Amino acid sequence: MAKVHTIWTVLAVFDPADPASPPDSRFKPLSRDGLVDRVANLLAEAIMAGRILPGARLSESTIARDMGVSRAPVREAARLLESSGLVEYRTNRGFFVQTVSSEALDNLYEFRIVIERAAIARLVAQGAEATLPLLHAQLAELYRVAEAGEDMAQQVEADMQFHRLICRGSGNPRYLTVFDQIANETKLGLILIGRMYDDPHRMAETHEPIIDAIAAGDSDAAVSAIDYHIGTARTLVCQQFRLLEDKTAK
Amino acid sequence: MAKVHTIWTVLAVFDPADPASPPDSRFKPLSRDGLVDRVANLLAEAIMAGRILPGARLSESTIARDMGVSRAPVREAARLLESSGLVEYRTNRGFFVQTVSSEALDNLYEFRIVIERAAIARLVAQGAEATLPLLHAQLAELYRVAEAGEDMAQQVEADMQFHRLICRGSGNPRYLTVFDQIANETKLGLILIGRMYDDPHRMAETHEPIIDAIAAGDSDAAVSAIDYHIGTARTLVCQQFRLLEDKTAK
DNA sequence: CTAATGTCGATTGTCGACAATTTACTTGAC
DNA sequence: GTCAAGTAAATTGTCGACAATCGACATTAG
Repeated sequence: MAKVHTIWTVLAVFDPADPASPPDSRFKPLSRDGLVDRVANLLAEAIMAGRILPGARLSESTIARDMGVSRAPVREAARLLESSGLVEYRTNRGFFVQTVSSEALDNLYEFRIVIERAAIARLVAQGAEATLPLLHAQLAELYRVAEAGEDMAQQVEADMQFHRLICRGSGNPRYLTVFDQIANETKLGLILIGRMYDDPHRMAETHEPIIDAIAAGDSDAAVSAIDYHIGTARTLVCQQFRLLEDKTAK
Repeated sequence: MAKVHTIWTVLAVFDPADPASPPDSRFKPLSRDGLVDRVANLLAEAIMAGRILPGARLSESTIARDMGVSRAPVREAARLLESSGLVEYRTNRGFFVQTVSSEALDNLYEFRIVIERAAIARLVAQGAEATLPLLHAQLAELYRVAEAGEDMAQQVEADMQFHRLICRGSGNPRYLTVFDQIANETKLGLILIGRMYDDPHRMAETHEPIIDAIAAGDSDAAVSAIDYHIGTARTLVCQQFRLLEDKTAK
């Protein structure tokens, strides 16, 4: 898989295994992304950081003026974000930040369970030697973020990266592309809640059984572990979100 | 789920359950789609019909001239198609029809098994009363297409519609959106092969066990049936495609 | 007072033109 | 003849302008 020009690739952190970047190059491969990608990046960042709230209209002219570009790249960037689930487009009405509901979140988590179960089973089946070190590193990052008391967005990002690695290591790139799509929508919901777990350290710990099962090469245990992990998150997140909905309703 | 402005919705046949169309209106709700949607539709049709082959470059200016529009809507339409997997975009180089390989097809089918297994289980679990008649109607359509000796594209379309109904009836809209994405890419491969089964009638028959299991409310049997059905198609299609690859290689 | 209808401001939809980049070709040296 | 560099043609990237459309408010009939 060469370079894929979709927004979730843009959003993803630097991927060291990307064959497009020569490992021994002494120069940073200065961004060859066009304006569209940069605009999309900026927009996505603003949305995920919660600076633009779900349901809000994205005025093309305003954004174009603020960023100092014309409307054409803004429109294309918005279309890009649409396919990543961050933005919704209504004909003759413009782009809107995707709204989230507890029901949509629940559906999202249900679907994540389905694909991550399959991904982790495949990962174990074909050997996880290459992926395991990455998972351990990401687990360390989860702890670091927890201890350092980083903000919500960073915690969510670290967690998502962990699950992303599993999909990436599955060997079937389809798991990764689909995961990246729905991950963005999940993030949107989590940002809105404002917190994921009361105890970030505890949150990091819940990833341990998953790694253990993968390391042991126990496919069934791995599936159970990820099932439990995401299932727990699902319950918690949807519960929190329903609370939020009730509060804003009254 | 109201109206979704993504290409696979545009491509899908008229959806009688769409709440946006008042049933008692005496007027056909003349298409409110913008130029972009129509261009995307035309492009997708040309690609799926095999008039533009995988790997081919989509010249913006040529398309714009042929369709009698400017390049802006063409670009946006292409971006739309990109998210549906039909087209690939390369910076400063333009849009290309997505190439398919036997490996990619195999990954696609593997993924389809994963999500359709989950979708059909959910469908049975929550009651398939509403979906069953639709499935039966679609099965009839499969037979009709087979007997009438319709062309390849129509056979593929009829088959895909059947599976689409299962995802649609699952109750979790996510199954449908993801299915629609990957369905387009699958079609691309099937068109290239030029035939799906030697015996279209036999192909229609293989859907019977799936319906039977759903009608019986037997979740496990339904999962097994869909598993076997797609698994068989996977083997056949990938085998055919590998043959095709070998032929073009030498 | 209610509910249609008309009007206006703002925003999106589309376009043609120009700038930047890539690709194909030509030229030349070895 | 092969490879390299340089140049030209074609194509994409971006822009600003104008047309089409929408939503909100004012208006008017009942």
